[in-house]
Amino acid sequence: MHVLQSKIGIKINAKVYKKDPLSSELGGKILSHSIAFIEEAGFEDFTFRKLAQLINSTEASIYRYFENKHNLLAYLTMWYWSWMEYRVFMTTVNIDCPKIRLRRVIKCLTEEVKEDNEVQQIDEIKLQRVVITESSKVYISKKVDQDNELGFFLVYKDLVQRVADIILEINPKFKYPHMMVSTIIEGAHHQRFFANHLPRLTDIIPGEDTVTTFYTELIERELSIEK
Amino acid sequence: MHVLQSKIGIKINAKVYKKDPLSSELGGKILSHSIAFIEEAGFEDFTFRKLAQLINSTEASIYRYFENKHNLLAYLTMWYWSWMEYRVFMTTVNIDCPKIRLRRVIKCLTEEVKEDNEVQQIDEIKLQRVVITESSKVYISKKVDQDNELGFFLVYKDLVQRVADIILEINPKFKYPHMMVSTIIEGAHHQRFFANHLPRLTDIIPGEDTVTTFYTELIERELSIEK
DNA sequence: TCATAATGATAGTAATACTATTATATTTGC
DNA sequence: GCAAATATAATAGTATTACTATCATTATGA
Repeated sequence: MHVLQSKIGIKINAKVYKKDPLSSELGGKILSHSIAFIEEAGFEDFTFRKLAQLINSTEASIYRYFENKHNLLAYLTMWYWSWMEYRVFMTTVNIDCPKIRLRRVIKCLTEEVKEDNEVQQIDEIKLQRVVITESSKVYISKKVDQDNELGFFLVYKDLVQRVADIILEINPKFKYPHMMVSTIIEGAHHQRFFANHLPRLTDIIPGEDTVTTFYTELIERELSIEK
Repeated sequence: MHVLQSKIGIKINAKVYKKDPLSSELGGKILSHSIAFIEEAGFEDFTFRKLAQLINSTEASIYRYFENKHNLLAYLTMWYWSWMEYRVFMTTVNIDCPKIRLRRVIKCLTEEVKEDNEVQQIDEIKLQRVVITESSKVYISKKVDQDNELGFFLVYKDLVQRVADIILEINPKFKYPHMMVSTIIEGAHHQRFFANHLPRLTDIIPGEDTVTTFYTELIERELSIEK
């Protein structure tokens, strides 16, 4: 019997999978090896056939878990954001001052992941790299509206809302809280990607966490928060 | 003989095509119909075979102009940024005050395109929609480094540099001019995409140009520019 | 232990992303 | 105005992808 559920409350919309990958050994292998494969070779070169060979299984077996590779990537992305929401929750619990809460949340959302301990099947460090480079392929697709109706982006939208609420607590008149948050989240991913491949588009100094610093300063200035 | 070159100086790196599509009628059809097709059906569903049927030509003929559909999209993106650089140049020429120049440039880079008159083959309004939804697929790919070496992103990087220079003129001590610019350019695209598909991630008010307003205020506050 | 579910093995299909070859127009240079 | 060069069309073919289907085998568990 396999009990591979997450210790904490990571919630994945059941419509993204055909069979819960965390409910079996094969499912677990699908997750861990797909993360490793996509991180290494990119989503384009990732196929269910190659993954099957890698884990000594078959294409047909993988198709029993996920309808297609798009949905598998959607699953991984959902898992990541759900995990992020938990981390955001943990880092702000019992903190009364919204300014401190905001600062902690921005840090959480923009910095590089360094832990890896939630679930055995999922290497969060690699997963973040996958999310940074590949997750936009989940929503920038002709399937967006369809996937959105199925609830694939609920966790993400809830997370943005949660941060927007902190912003509104600090400045209830601020008109663009959601734009601000999605700009920061997506921007942080882009900047990390640029740092690796198109450095002229960024100002990242190796050794420093320029991304977190930049976005923290940006939002604090926008909301007129003094240091 | 076909003279379809742009009236103004749009410069496309020759490595992106096998034969210049602006040098022949077929090339022109490839451009105009691929823009229309991608805008309508998305880059995923776009194939050279379908395009060939649409323009009563053949797959093989299209392959004489572009190595693959990736490079065709790279071409379109390059064209767009080259055109943008020209517009940015035009909107700032003879303006001495860098604050006014910056404001005009941000408007230019974030607002919706409403003209369409540069080159007959290219509908700039549709092209912008293509760039908004599809252009990230050019650089968020395993080919980035290779394409970067070939110079596919030079125009874009130069444009970012040009705006970064204005920022540095206003505030020479500002540490993150490139991050700021790329965050705004990419952010504006994302926000327009979200407005259409995932409105909970944005605060766009129909009828107003919230995107331009938001990013203009953001950068002016960041650089402490008073209204 | 019998039934049920999960996985493996194998095969097959339509579409994609090309490449190659040959035939037929069309331009252009003289 | 004609030959040579060039561009395009027509057709065919290949390897890979993204699936679907069927049936055999192996666990699991009530």
